[in-house]
Amino acid sequence: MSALPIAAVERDTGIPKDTLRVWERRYAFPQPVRDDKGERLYPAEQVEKLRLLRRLLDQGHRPGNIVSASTDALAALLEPTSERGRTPSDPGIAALIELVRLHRSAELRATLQQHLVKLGLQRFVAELVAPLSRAIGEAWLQGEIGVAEEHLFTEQVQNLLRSSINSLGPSGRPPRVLMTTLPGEEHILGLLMVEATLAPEGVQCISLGAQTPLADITQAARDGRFDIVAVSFSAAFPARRAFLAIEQLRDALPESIALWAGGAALQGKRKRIDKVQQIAQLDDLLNALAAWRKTN
Amino acid sequence: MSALPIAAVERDTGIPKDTLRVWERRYAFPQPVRDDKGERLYPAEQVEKLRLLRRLLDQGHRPGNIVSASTDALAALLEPTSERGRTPSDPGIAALIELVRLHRSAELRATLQQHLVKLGLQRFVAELVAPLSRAIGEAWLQGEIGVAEEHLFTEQVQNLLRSSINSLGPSGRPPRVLMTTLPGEEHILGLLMVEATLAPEGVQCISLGAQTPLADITQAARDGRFDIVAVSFSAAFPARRAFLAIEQLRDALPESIALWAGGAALQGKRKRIDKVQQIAQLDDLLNALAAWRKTN
DNA sequence: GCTCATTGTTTGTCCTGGACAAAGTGTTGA
DNA sequence: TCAACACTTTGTCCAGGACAAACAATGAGC
Repeated sequence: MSALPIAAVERDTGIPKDTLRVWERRYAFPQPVRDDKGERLYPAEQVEKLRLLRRLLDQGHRPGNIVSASTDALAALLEPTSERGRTPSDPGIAALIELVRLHRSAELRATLQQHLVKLGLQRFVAELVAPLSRAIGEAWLQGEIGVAEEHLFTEQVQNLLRSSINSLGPSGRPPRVLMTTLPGEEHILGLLMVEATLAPEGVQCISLGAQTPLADITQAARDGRFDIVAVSFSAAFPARRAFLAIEQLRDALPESIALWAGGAALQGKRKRIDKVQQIAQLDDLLNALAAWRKTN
Repeated sequence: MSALPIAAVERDTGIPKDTLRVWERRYAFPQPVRDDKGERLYPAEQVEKLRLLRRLLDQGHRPGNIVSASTDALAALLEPTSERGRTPSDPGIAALIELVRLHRSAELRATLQQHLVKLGLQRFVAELVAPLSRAIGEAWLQGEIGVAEEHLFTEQVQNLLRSSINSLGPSGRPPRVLMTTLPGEEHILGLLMVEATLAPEGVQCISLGAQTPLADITQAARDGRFDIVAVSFSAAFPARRAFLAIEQLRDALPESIALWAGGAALQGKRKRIDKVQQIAQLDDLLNALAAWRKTN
């Protein structure tokens, strides 16, 4: 079986090199082989267990309790939560997840399209895409679906949303909104959901996609005379870093440009930041928009 | 002015922490301030210079010669190449770059759309998007446009391509192609160009988007009964890592599934890999497709 | 019983300084 | 002009120590 060097393990599992080494020192796991240069080589099974560990950490477990446990014990930890925390989801959503799981991309696309036509863009996002994304995220945590399935889902939804938004055509009304995610956040579904909610209201949305450095955001916001900068954070993004980055961005932006921030990473944290509009749910977006239009 | 900790600099510049420290040791640059814990804090000007350095490294310069040079000297290094290597580009392309530079997103979108309708999807990609992407990449290296502008461009093109591909509707003919990029490669325009070229030929393209781990690709390729796995590499991806990863992927895939690899990172490198179809240009794609259909 | 402040433990990230192979450069000989 | 060789540069890895922030446990007061 193949074994990976430490840099590859970092890329594959998302666990930083420093952390991998310190776990080895403290918990005696992982225990990579060494090559002739004395460098770590992680066997495939250990990488697999590391991925499992990362899922458990995202669920709120702590390293000290789980890193040195056996793979079987870890697998057992996944089950109980899956019964306790399982959202009794809509049958429509369960059916869609099943399509994702089975790689039935053609049917998935058709079914989503159907819902889109039936509900209209805004309700499609609020009532279907949002809960479905959450459910997919949970299913990934539970190990019920893999990375490939999650990617497949994201791509299909992205295609639909982008097509719909694109077909709305350009708008001339204010506000002008600049949308992006910050460095380290690569998930853009949240951004697209925001755009799909705002664009039908005649808002001019310009997206920069994922991971724009702070300096470039502020520069672009000034140059493009934007009224609002909107950033989004997925559940995978550490809340602490999110608040830090938002504060930095707020400081760097001129006061005249509003900053809107939302996404799962900020949910449930009571912390508020001065002069930042926090968006807890998609509904808040339309309220915030109405408020902006009233005062401008 | 604000100063960034080492992790933020790594994210913003793409230069690994280890490299930042070793440059400081060897070339006396950067020279970050220390906070009260003794940790590095990089002033904004130094981060700016680091970004400039990265552009120069991508152009082929070597650290020893440039890291300790003054910012002015570095800026001077950019100019000469810009005259020497400047592609005498199509006036249409130059006009589009200008729109990107000026953030005229509405006009950019309209102009692209115009070209798309005029040329048709496949020629639009081959004759406009491909050279334009190259030109944008070069303009970024020269510092003529920033990260935000590049992102803006990518988003607009993505919207158009995804809409067009989406409107083609599903196809039932073989081959089935699984497309993605490997971990570390986040640019997906190349992938979309491939899809836009193949889809009109009735090929069933399923994209997983960016950065799918190797294990998940092979798993998905088997589960979905794909005939071909296609991966793409941007110019920013180090060629060496690309070849390494391709070999690994080839080994992990069953022989019955073909592997196609292409993109700027592989251009000009004579190296060939056994049992891998290398795609140098978009034209090759259609040849490779014809060849596949002939023998299957 | 519950809330809030305080103390102790866990954990990720940063530090220094050393090592080494792979990639790049220059030189020599055919 | 090309190939083989030695020399230099450069990124990445290693060990082992340190520390603050996040978290858990404890106790006091109501």
